[in-house]
Amino acid sequence: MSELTTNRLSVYLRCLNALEDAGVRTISSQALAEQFHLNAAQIRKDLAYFGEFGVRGVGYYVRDLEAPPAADSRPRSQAARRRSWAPATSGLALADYPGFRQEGFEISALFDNAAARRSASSRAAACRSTTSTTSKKIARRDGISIAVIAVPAPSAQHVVNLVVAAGIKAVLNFSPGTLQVPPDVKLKSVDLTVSLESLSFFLAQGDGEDR
Amino acid sequence: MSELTTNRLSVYLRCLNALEDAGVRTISSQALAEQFHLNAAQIRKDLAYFGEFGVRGVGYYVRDLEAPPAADSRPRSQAARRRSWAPATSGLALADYPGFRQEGFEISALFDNAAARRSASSRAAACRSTTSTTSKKIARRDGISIAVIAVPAPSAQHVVNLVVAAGIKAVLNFSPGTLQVPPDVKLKSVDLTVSLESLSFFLAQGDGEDR
DNA sequence: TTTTGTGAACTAGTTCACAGCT
DNA sequence: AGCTGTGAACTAGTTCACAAAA
Repeated sequence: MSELTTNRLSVYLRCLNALEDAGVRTISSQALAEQFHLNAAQIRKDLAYFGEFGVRGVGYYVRDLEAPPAADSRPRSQAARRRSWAPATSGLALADYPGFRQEGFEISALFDNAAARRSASSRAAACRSTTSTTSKKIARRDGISIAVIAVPAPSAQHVVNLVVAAGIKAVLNFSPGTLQVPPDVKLKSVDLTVSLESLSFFLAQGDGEDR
Repeated sequence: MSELTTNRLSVYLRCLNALEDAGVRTISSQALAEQFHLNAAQIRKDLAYFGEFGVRGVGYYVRDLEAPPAADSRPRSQAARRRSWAPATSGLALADYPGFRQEGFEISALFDNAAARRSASSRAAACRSTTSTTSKKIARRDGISIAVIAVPAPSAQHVVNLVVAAGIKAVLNFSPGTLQVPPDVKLKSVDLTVSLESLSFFLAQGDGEDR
């Protein structure tokens, strides 16, 4: 199952949860496709990874997501498991992003080497300095399994080395530039600058076109 | 030229700028490929969009990026143009992300409806309340062309409508959920929750595997 | 009849492999 | 020799189109 597929599934599942809260009982692949500007066949193929849990002529029963028939990879058990992984973040800016907690991720530790930023308050967690001994201890104690890196580029590699040494196997990185990790560690980088540049590029093309 | 390609180019160009500052004169596609864990042919194909500015037997002259031979789409002119688009952001958390300013993007206006957050300080800009009249005026005056949305999901669509009404044609969205924009507006969404879930998913698979 | 599930067709993206410069 | 630029081969991802189920 490709990463593109799992990303889309995350989006569908969140939407389906919202629909259930709104009292909607069934939804068709066509309706979902319009919502997400995707092809209906794409949605059906994606959802089919969970087994055949659509109903022909009707659509998908929204509540099947909560107690689905299939075995191991069913969405709810995924969601339940996910809740048990608390991420740790370095860098203050992202700690209070409301989406994390809403979706069941809780920031359970926070590290930053700049004392000035450390003293600034965060609703999520107290902020500690990054030293290998303390971070390792905290990662163990709190069952942290994902690290979120949000420090300036020059110190990012150092911080990654630290969390890897603490036994973390998954890293979400917001700092620009390349990071090296061992092959058993999953690194996912989100480069905000690249996102902005991609929009700039779109604007540049649009301005240049004759219409 | 696909968006995947432009995104990779952003990354290469930043790296090449860093290399120039470090005094490196030439670099081969092979060396870049190792840096970014990509295929060398991929890098060559990507850079070839700027015309043939590699040198066979040598590699790429790093400074050719600063004053390249080709016409309109040369990297530097792109970069120069990009600097003239100041983004506006809504939601405090991201305004002080250091990467934006470093790469020539300057947050020039900041809106948030929660008075509590508005009174909290930001290095980037004073924070104003979101009302259609003020935002339109400010967007015009400061030549803002990109909006960054970082407000909770329920108010996101409202804020997008506002910036679209103010004439913004490119939106970078960090709020979860779907947003509707008119076809002439480019919307790019970065869903941090999906990124985290994708890592969770990786961990779930890794734990389940027998080795 | 409506809508799923899915093989087949198609499209986009990547890698190979080698001719052609320097 | 070394390394780019690129057509050809390959791989991944998407959409079509239709049989089968409710």
